[in-house]
Amino acid sequence: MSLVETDDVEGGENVSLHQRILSDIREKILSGAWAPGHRIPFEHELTTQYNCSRMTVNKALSQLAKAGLIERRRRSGSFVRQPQSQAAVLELHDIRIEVEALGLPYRYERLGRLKRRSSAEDRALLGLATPGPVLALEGLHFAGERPFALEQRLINLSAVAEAGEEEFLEIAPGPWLIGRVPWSEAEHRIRAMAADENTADALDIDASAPCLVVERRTWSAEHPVTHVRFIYPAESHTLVARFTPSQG
Amino acid sequence: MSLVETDDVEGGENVSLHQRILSDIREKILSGAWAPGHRIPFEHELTTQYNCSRMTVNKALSQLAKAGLIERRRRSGSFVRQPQSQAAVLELHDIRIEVEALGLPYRYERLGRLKRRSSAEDRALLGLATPGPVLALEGLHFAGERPFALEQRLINLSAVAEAGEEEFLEIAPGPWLIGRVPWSEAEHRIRAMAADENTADALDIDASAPCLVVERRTWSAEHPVTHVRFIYPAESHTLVARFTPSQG
DNA sequence: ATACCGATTATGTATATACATATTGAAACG
DNA sequence: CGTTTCAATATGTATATACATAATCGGTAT
Repeated sequence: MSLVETDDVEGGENVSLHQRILSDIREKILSGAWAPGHRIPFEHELTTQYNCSRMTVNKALSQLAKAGLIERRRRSGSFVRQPQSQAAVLELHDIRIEVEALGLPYRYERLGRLKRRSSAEDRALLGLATPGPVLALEGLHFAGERPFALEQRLINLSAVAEAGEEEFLEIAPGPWLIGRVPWSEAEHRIRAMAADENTADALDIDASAPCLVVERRTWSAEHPVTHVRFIYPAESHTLVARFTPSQG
Repeated sequence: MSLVETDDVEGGENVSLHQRILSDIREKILSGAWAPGHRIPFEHELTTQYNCSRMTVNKALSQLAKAGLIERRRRSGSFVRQPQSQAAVLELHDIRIEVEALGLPYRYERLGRLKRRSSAEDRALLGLATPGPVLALEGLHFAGERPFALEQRLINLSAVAEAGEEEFLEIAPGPWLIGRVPWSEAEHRIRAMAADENTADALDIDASAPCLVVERRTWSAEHPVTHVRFIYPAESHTLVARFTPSQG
């Protein structure tokens, strides 16, 4: 995998059939038109739909399978996978799983919730060009009795209107969003900082203690969805990322 | 891409020809037997070598090309690429490039160099099972006059013997290694910490100021190559990683 | 020498075909 | 009624073939 990479499929005309099938299906999945679990047309159906041979369709589907977008089952067909290839990335930040892996009880608690018209700062964080409604959330993830991470989140309500109806009192917005919004791209920023007063207070650590900050922006089909900032006390947290340059 | 993933090719017997060709060639490249620039056999040669059709060979080579291990040129053949697809990952930590991107002059300065038999701690960091010679290096990366990052590195001399002859007085070991050792896997650990005395002194910051620590372990064909720890002052550095869930 | 042009060559893409393999669903059987 | 068997089905892998495309090499003409 590579951390910085551009999509090599352009929407042009002179693309190969192979590429066209690939991007068509990928678009359907990422847009949500084909939800997880949905059965993709059989190879022979796509064969007639695209008026091409089975080999061509097969190559495209095999590639999608290798990329983890779909799962192929003999005799049954091909199915859109749960967004879990993505979870492999996101599990870094599915805090419930991290906490439970430590054998500690997990709990989420909302600290604040505010629906507002996006400020200039909100738009900068989300990458929005024009003003619109956003939902600002602050919450605390607990491992047992101890605060484990502080979460500060913005949700673009123009992209995810239903989020405006949610209270997020005890369910964390992260899992809620993952279940509803298929994402196509995410950007992480990782840095260290000294805890400010608000943070130190929430996490119950000393002021100016070192913290690890992970910020993530997520897009779905070009539209900004959410910006989230996780703040971890330094002692409690190490990110681990394992890379293989290429996967056969 | 996924952050945590296992190689799906086992060394077993009942693998498809496709997989066998793939892993054969990949092994040749990663082991260094075929250096960057080396022309790999033409499709029709592999066809006779593996006694299979051109399509099968072509599929395997196309996949290697997409993975970035080789480059294919019409009429000329297929060539092992410089390890640069990997640079897309590593550029996160090619500090020279980061510094020069800021428009500042870059300089590396060695602080210490020690050849020794690996201690238990060395082996833990490198992931080595048995004792052997290692090279321990400490150095400082400068952006202009200011220290930019402190580097603490171990090199497994059993894997990279030539490194023992290098002084690394003004050239950083990172680029030196990348040019010589093709790597097959890397693991990053990222965390925040308060500067200890040695670090604060080297980086010219306050003791207990927050720092971002990036540790990387690298393997080449199952053999540990190097362990490196970069320590950045919090103000100077943010890691950015951009993910796309799958690449067509 | 230099510029142009065409033949050659290796890869790029697609087809039709064949058989293997895993899984399902239903029929046959105890 | 439960179990076994078998045929149908969708995918997995491989082949032989065909033509397209890009790059290179040589020869020819300027």
